[in-house]
Amino acid sequence: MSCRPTVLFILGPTATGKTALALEVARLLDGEVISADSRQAYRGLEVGTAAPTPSERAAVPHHGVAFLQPGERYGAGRFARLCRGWVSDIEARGRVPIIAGGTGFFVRALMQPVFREPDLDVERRSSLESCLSELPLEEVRRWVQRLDPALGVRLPVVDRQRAGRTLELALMTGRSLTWWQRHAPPEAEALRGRVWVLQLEAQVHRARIEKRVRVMLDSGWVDEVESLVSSGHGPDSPAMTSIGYVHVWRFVRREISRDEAVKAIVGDTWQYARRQRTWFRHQLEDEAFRVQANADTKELAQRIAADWPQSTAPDDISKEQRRS
RNA sequence: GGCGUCGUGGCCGAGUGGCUAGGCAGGGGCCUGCAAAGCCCCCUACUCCGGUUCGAAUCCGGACGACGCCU
Repeated sequence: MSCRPTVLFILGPTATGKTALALEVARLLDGEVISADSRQAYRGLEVGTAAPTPSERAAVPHHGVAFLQPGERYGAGRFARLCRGWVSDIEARGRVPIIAGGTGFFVRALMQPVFREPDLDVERRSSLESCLSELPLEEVRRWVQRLDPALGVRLPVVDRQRAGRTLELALMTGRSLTWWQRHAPPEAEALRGRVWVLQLEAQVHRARIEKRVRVMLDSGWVDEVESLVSSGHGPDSPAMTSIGYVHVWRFVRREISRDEAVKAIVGDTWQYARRQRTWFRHQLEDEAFRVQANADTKELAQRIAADWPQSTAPDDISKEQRRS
C-alpha cells in the first residue's frame, strides 16, 4: 500500500547481540520479535542456542522460538510461510514486526521468495534420500545430468545435498529443479524492510563467542542436554546436531574435560560464524545498514528506532493507528 | 664430558634419492527450501653449513638444538 518498509530486520552472525538488540528495539517501537533462526525454533534447545529467555519472551512477544518438537523438520520454506503469517498478525495489531536472526537463508526466503514446492510424499522422500546417500558421487552426478541437464551445467561441483534436492524434485514431480525455478511463480511477494546487519571485528567476535559458551555452560546447558538425552533424542535429531550439544554430552559422560568441551564448542561455533560472516558480506541483495555490534546496545537500539519511518510520525497519529 | 635417538609448514604427521602425502588450525569464497547444513579454493615445508650426485627433505660429514641414557 505504501512504500515504507514493513518489517525491521536485525541480522548478523551468531553472538553479535541480535537477541538483546531486537528486544530493546521492540521496546522502543512497540514491536514484536520474530526469530529467523533454524535452531532456536526447537523446544528444549533454548540454552545451547542462546534463544531469548522466558523472561525476555514475557517482556516482548516473540514468534518462532521454542515451538517445535526436536525431530520435526524445519526449513526455509516452512519458516517463510509461518513468518509471513506472523508479520501480518503483528501488523494487524498495529505493531512493528522485527525479524531477528542469523539464518541468512531463511531471511532470503522472505526477501527473494522462490516457487512453492509441491507437497512431496514424506515416505518416498526419505527412502530416496537414504538411497542417494549410498550412491557413489559419480553416479549421483550422472543422475543430475540426466534429470536436470541445465543444472548439471550450472553446478561446478555436484555435492550430495544439492544433488539430492534436484533428484528428489525431478523424480517426484516429473519436472526438473531448473524447470521449477524458471516457470513456477514465487509463492509470495518479496518482503521488504529496513535491514540492519551487525558486524564485529574477528578477534572481538571470537572472544565474545568464547565468553558466551562458558556462560551457557554455567546457565543450564548441561541439564538441557541431559534431559534431551533422557527423553530419547539420539545423535541424529536436530537437537543433538546443533552446535555444541554433542560436546556437552561427552563432557557429561566424562569423556572430555570441561576445558576440552569449551575449546571444541568455541571452534565449531567459530566455523559457523565464519560462514555467516561471509554470507552476510555478499548474499544480501538489499542495501543493508551495517553497524558495529560492540557499541552500546541501548544506543544502537535508539539509533535503529529513530531511523524507523513510523517513529517520525506525530505521536497522536500512531496512537490512533493503534486504536483502530 | 661420552654414547644414542631425533630435528618436516602455526600444530600434528607420512615420506627415505627425481613424482607438490594427509589431517587440524587459520584465511578467502559459494549458496534458489536439510543452512547451527552442504560444498569449493588458498596456505608448496623439510634446523643450518659443507659434500656426494645430472638431481637430496631423503645419502655422507660437520655445526647447532631437543630428548634419553651413562659418567
